[in-house]
Amino acid sequence: MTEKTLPAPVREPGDDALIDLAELFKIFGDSTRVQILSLLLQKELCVNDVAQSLNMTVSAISHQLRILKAARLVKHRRDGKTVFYSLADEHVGQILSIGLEHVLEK
Amino acid sequence: MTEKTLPAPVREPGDDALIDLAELFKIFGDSTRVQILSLLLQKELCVNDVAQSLNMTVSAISHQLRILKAARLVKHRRDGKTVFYSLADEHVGQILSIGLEHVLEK
DNA sequence: ATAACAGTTGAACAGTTATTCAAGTGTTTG
DNA sequence: CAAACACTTGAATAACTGTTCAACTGTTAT
Repeated sequence: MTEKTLPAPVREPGDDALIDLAELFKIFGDSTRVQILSLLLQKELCVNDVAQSLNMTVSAISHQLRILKAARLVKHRRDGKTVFYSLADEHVGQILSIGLEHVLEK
Repeated sequence: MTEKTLPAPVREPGDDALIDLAELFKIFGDSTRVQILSLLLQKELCVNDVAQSLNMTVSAISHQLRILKAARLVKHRRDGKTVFYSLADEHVGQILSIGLEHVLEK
């Protein structure tokens, strides 16, 4: 009896999924955004805190947070005048650490 | 003797590591390159095969393969006239699949 | 109401980047 | 050696992107 093996054992992602994937990585492909995500990995922060931590203008950070928000990587909540941002997804940390593993190896 | 405990329980990546990390993700942040890597995930391929699979010119693919090679994500071997490319690292597949997990969810 | 604070937004600029095109290298075949 | 094949490379162009600056929205305090 010929044991029929799986025709496609590795699931091939469709073209559209790969394009979405590239869009996702594009978000991570900027040092400002990666630094922001790395900060938010520790705790939620307001825009001003992030800006000071990275020595950048509030405006620049706000622009980047908008991109991260649109990509559903961060969420925000308002408390009075200040807006706090935090990671939207536990995948963010996973993606960062698997990437770091590659960067730091050898 | 005062046993010095770790000052930061969560290992914070240095700024330089985060910049390298962003550089890595920048490589993945292009649909052509992601598609190439996804193809090479199945088996090694020559430049012409990749170009035909993606309906792109050999030159365009060669340019991208050079970038992937510089990032140590692919390696190449020559057999006669043809050059075969394959993934350089098992991390590549891990990065792609953890990203896909996020893209395909919900 | 007015001022002050915390962020957001849009336009503009500089810098980066992916593809194309043309010319080049290296290898094999006649 | 010449031609053909497989690919690489450099320059050029078009499109995209991150930061800045100025103006704006929203919230709180006086």
